[in-house]
Amino acid sequence: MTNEAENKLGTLRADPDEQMIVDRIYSAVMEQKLAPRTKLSELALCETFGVGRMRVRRALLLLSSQGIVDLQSNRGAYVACPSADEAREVFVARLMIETGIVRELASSIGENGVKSLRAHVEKEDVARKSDDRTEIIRLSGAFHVELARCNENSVLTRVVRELVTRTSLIVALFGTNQASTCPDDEHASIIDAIVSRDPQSAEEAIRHHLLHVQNSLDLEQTRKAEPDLVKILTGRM
Amino acid sequence: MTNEAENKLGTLRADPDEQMIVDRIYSAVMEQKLAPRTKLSELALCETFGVGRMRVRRALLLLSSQGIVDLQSNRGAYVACPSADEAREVFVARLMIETGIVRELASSIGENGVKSLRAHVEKEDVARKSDDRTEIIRLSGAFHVELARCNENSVLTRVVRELVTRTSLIVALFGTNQASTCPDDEHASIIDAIVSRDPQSAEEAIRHHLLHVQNSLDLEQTRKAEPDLVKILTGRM
DNA sequence: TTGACATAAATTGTTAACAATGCAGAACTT
DNA sequence: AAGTTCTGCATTGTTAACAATTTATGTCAA
Repeated sequence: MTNEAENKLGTLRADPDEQMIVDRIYSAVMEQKLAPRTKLSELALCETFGVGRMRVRRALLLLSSQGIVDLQSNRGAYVACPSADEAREVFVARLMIETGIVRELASSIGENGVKSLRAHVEKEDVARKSDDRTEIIRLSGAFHVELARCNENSVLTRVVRELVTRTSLIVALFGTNQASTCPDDEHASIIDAIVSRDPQSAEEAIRHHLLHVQNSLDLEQTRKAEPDLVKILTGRM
Repeated sequence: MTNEAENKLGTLRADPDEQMIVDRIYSAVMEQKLAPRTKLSELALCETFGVGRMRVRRALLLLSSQGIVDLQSNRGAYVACPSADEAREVFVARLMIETGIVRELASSIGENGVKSLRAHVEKEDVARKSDDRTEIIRLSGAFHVELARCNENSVLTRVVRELVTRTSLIVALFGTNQASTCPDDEHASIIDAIVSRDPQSAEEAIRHHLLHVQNSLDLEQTRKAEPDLVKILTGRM
């Protein structure tokens, strides 16, 4: 029901195969199963998904247009590797857009919206108790997409989904050992602020949350990378 | 300088041909030279741009992923035709994002930013005096992209560009005879509010402006369309 | 061993032919 | 004349072969 309009631009036009490839790669990035710089060779993807090369190339083009994949001419497709500057841009954009979203929700969210958000946090709790790391990561990001979805605005939802996915890449690259996932209670706090119809505190809650995530990163230093690794290895020999 | 980072995701990966096709169609839509529902046949595009079918199809796929083009299976590509609901979504998103942008600009815009915005409005004046309708339309939309660009955030700029372009389609579909272009002085007012470092009034200025544009539309009634025309014609015979 | 160079393999980019689908017009029926 | 079916044409979708580029391998000289 809710995602009916949302899918209009996202899925209606594309063959199931193609959308499936895009979604799978999207999900894998969100769950941090696909690390930045991972090579996505056409042949491998063809075999994995059992489709022709054309479909794979179309999917990769779509992913590249969203900044998830980096298409290098004659060299192939790689999972994108955002720079520190790009990372900052993504966070600025998320702050701006998501504060707007929760402010709006504080005055307009309905029964169903609250219910789905609560259910989502519940799922996060379950995953956390089961120590299902992959699921925790996935749900942490998905929560923000869910917030956008509650606004019933497919445009905003799509933008947020893209930004959240890119954030996964950013966390994978710049995340420090600790705190790579959202602290649980913060999501609940955001919902509480929304249901109490207080735009100001809802905005504060998500701002605090996003800054918290950003501060758990190390955007100043060099990012986790193989280039350095290569240098280290060659330096050793 | 400013658009160096901006182009990273936009152009770096693509061949000049491909980007050229996308840009040209993008511009044509922005200038309202390409009406919604216009068929974009592959052959015609191949001949127009002097490229192979592959490039054309890739360009169309990219355009469709941005909601500018509607790809219909086995039927071809058409300039998108947003529904009234989509139109409302676009305006909600623009209100949210652009108010955030000008608020930010009110506290952070630099010399160069102000200069480029003033220059832009100047260009609008020139075009208006020359009665260059196409240029007026183009610059009216481009102003909002320029605002985003002043934030030096390629992510936001890209989102705004997409939304502005879709707005062109919306205006073409739902615009009433009068006032299809932004009133000149409103752009200047926005700049004034920004340079006076007043986030609140800057936000008010752009909100007023966007609502003004939206109110000049007729989102309730049926949109301008050919389906009706077809019925009329068949009814006559 | 290291480096440069040449060759071979693998991967990506492009093209062109073919298949499938949709569309328009003609012929036919009522 | 209106509606229907059928046929041919035009357009899009797909596949496979080919071309171009990069990457890996191996050889040789220093």
